[in-house]
Amino acid sequence: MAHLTVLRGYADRTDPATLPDTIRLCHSDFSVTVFDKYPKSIFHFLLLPLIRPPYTAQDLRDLRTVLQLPREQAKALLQNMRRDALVAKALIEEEMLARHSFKWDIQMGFHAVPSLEHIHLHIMSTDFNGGFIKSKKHLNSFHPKVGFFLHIDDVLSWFEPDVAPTWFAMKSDIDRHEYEKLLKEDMMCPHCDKAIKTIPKMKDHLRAAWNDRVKEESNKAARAIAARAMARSKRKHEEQEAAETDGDDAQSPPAKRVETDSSRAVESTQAS
DNA sequence: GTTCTAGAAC
DNA sequence: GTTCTAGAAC
Repeated sequence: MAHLTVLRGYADRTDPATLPDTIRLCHSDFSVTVFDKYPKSIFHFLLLPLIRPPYTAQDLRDLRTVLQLPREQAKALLQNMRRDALVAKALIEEEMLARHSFKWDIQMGFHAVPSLEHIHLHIMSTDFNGGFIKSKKHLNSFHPKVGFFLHIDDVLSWFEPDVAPTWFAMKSDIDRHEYEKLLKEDMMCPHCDKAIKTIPKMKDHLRAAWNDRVKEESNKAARAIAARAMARSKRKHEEQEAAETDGDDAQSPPAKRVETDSSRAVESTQAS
């Protein structure tokens, strides 16, 4: 069962900078962000708070233990995780532009019932084309609307006094069994809500949706290039006309006259 | 017959 | 978390 604590090994490094680039995306004094070993989307990372005072390894075991901490400590930890996640998100967006020339949505959140020890915030693009969705459980656990994936902003909202559910309610109440039921619900496409029965069909559907998106973005880019070229040539034409009208008032536009004359000449030659 | 899931084992 | 595989589903 040692592999279920692999994340803790990353989080208790004295210096996370020593983790190789194949494992680590980025880090701060507070956290380290690592590649998910089995990515469920094209971009999929885990942000881990480092084991540093005032937090112990046990405090950071999972979201449930974090919510048992004194309210302000728990809130600060989650806020810091969110802050560092936004840095990682910006890096991912840079990479999206470099590799695909467009950006798409990134979701950040926790599994309500995690399988690996040490609290980890998933930071993932929402294409679900990472190659490692192999079961209904996988899809439902990351689906943005099923309820098992707890978005970081929703979790932070539990700390606000007039938003339900409140932190006090949630603290005692992350009910493992209720959440696990969600993983067994019928699968729905995260993009279009279509019900899809089997994993192979879901994977085909998600792949097609991604290919459509890539095509759409490439068309959009082509249209933008064409529109810019059109605007440029229009501007050039207008500049030319302006130069012709106020530049030489004495002469008529020379180009036009020559053109007209020569075409008339051609016409007359052809006519006779 | 093949495809696919779901639960046990790791 | 994944892998493996028996037997359900098609």
